[in-house]
Amino acid sequence: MDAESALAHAPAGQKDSLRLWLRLVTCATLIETQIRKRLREQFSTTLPRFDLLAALDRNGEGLTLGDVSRRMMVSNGNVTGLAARLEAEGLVERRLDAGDRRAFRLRLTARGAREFARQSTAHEGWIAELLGTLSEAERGQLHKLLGRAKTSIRDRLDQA
Amino acid sequence: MDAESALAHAPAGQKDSLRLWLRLVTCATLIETQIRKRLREQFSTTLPRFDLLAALDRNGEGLTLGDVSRRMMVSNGNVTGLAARLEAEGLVERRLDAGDRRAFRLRLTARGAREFARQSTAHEGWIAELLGTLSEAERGQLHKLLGRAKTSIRDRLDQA
DNA sequence: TCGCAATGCTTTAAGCTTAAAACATGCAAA
DNA sequence: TTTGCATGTTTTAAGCTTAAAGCATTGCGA
Repeated sequence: MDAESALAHAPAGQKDSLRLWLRLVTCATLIETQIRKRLREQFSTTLPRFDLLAALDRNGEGLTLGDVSRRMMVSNGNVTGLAARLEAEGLVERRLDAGDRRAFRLRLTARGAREFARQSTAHEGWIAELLGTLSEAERGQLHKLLGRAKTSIRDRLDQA
Repeated sequence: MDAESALAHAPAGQKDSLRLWLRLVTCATLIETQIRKRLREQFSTTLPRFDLLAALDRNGEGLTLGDVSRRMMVSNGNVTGLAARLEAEGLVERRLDAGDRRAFRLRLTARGAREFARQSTAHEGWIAELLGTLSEAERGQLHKLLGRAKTSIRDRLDQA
């Protein structure tokens, strides 16, 4: 993406932030596009499906649709459809929540867990391949700086 | 996003990269979600529309649909539909390319240029607001490291 | 000049995503 | 207990996005 030449008419002080943002998006898009492509080609699946399985894998007790929605930072309605597709494929099961009659509890099936284990291993390798070209020190610094960015953006948003 | 606790079964050496990736996505998503929300609320528009206008704004001579597709890193068919909607709204015009009868040349209309100028000014302010909580030094370093990441990911992909 | 691959664009089918509206259940205060 | 707000989920309409297939034009090598 050469969107980085996108600085049109910005007052001097703002240009830095804009440039940084464009570069951040470029990196994220480059990696994400690859991941989507490989999930499709090697596992006939999609990134949102993978992300939902990942959320459930980390929570063996199951999650409500609302839990998933918050973790994935997507809308409720989105999760409804995603979960329906995964249920139809037999990777996920919904059972009524014991304590709350409004809620469903989503869980990996045995097949879902097996399938996710395969995908997850490959996924880790892909990320390591794509980011492994950076030195360990660079990765560490990037991680630290992005951590700061993350909290300071969150603070800014909460404050509004 | 607490996807950052998503480290399941990774061999030790790969965990760093995975953690870094998850944090990168979190930052990008936090900002992007805000931008989409504000574009919708304040300008009744969407991020892809904004991005297309931005590409044209930087290229007064106009761009073919293929040019736009490459710059935005999206598929051809995507741009076809996006351009059609923007043309219907009178923000963009398509004229036949002088030299190549297969191609169209896309250009901002006067109204499109005015509209984009308004949106663009606001957009720059939003980004500065969200990233302005970092110090100038931090932004500089982040920019530098992401630059390295960008080229090294590109290299890795080209090499395949 | 013929053939043919490359390039530019569109269409299609499928899936993802959202906001908003709707409905049920839970829960707490009056 | 009744009222009413919060929470959990689904539905709908609209738009975004892609891969794949298809059509037209270009341009090059035989």
